[in-house]
Amino acid sequence: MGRPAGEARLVNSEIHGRATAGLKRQAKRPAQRTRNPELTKRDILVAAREEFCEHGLDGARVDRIAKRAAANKRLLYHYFGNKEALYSAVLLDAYREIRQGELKLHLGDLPPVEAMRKLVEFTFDHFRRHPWFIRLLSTENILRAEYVRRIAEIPRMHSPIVGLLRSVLAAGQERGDFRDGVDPVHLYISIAGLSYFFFSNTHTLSVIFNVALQSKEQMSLRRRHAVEVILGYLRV
Amino acid sequence: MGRPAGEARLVNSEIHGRATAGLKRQAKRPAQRTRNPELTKRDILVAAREEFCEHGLDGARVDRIAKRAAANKRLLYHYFGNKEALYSAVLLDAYREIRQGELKLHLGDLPPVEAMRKLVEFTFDHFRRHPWFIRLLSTENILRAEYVRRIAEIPRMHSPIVGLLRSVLAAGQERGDFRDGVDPVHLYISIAGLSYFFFSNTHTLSVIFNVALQSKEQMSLRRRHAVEVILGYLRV
DNA sequence: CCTGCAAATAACCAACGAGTTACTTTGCGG
DNA sequence: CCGCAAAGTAACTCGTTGGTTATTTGCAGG
Repeated sequence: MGRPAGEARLVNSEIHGRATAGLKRQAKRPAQRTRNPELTKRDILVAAREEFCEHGLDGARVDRIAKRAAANKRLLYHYFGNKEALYSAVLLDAYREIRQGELKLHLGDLPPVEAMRKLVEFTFDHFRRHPWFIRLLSTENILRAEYVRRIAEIPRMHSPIVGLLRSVLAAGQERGDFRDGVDPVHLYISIAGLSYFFFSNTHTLSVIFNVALQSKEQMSLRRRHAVEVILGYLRV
Repeated sequence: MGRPAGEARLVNSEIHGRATAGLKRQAKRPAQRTRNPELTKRDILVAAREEFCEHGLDGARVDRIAKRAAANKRLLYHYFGNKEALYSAVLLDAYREIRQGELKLHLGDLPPVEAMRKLVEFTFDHFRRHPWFIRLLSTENILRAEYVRRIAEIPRMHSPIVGLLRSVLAAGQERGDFRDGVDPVHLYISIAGLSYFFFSNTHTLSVIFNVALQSKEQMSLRRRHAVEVILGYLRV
């Protein structure tokens, strides 16, 4: 595929390995950064997230992750075991971070219509702010959720949003603002899908429609549209 | 990653290469299938589609494609040049096939509300019938549409659906059935997104919500819901 | 019937990339 | 201040994997 890799080794031995000419396994140590296991581990995880989001599981290169993290490849194996385990760690960490953000929402005090509007806008903004999460989800779905399914914690981390949604929906129906017979899970899938598809497929959609969907105008147009679709659907 | 490959060679030389023991480059020809360049090319393209949809660009294996197509790897390079060019050919062919299906829709005679319902249902059914297309789009979007952008034909293949949508929308507004000020491109993105997200992310969503979204019941529930959302939004 | 080109094939190869080996160096508890 | 476990490093290995080389074979047209 012509992607460069394995340069680091050559360059390094060029710089540091001069005396090693005929010798084998003689580690001449250059200045190494002061020890900090927690930070190193974090650096590797962050670098791995970037790499997996950009290239998917198979496209990601372990050497590149190590380089991005400015850490040695061996440490990566030391802390995470192997590439797949590292990918799993990235997934778990990603879900944790995303759920964290969702918890900050409290819609209890708002009137139902406003709460619903805020929820749709929050979902849109959330995806816009975390484009890497969309890429990670796409990757994982191409893999048929093979890894999320194996991570015991993730199924237990139900999104708090569905619960929120259910109560907002009930309040709105009570007051006669919202229609009856709405399945909260499918409503959530719709709210998410309306924004997700826009972001996940921006690139192909922009080419097909010949519109720059990444532009500020299209972004705010989309945001407004998503709110209108959901509120238009829900109103009696 | 522990995925098997390169077996074909071993097996073949086991079966056919008996006499080749010490010899080099002695092509003993086994019964080769009667010549049929067009069919062979087609077989390779179909096999490549399957492989790319299942594993993405980087995950796909050229040897596996050749094996699936029951063709020699060299032919694959003969007809398509290299892996990336083959991927591009798959993309182009996929768009052609998908557009073909869309052309069969003629909604002109139906009243606008019914036409719109049919359009939403068609989109849903279309995605359900062509799950490989969703996977291919996901892959291509992770690659930031790098390849579709380079294929000159694809930007020219605007979906006929947006045109259809525009006229149905106009007719509905004329009759007072639909609201005004609807952007047809964003409406299309919504119609597509409502179904696409459901299919593209079935696997992770099923795990998170602990529901079997692939089941018949959930499928028809989703289909009905998508129609209701769009018609609910459009009605005045 | 022969001849030359395209279709088809098996064996080969170099690069790549995940994972290892074999060390050196810190820094902390005793 | 010592020893030792953990942090860190460079260099190596070997199966995989795109891509090639060297051939043979079928068949259309002279």
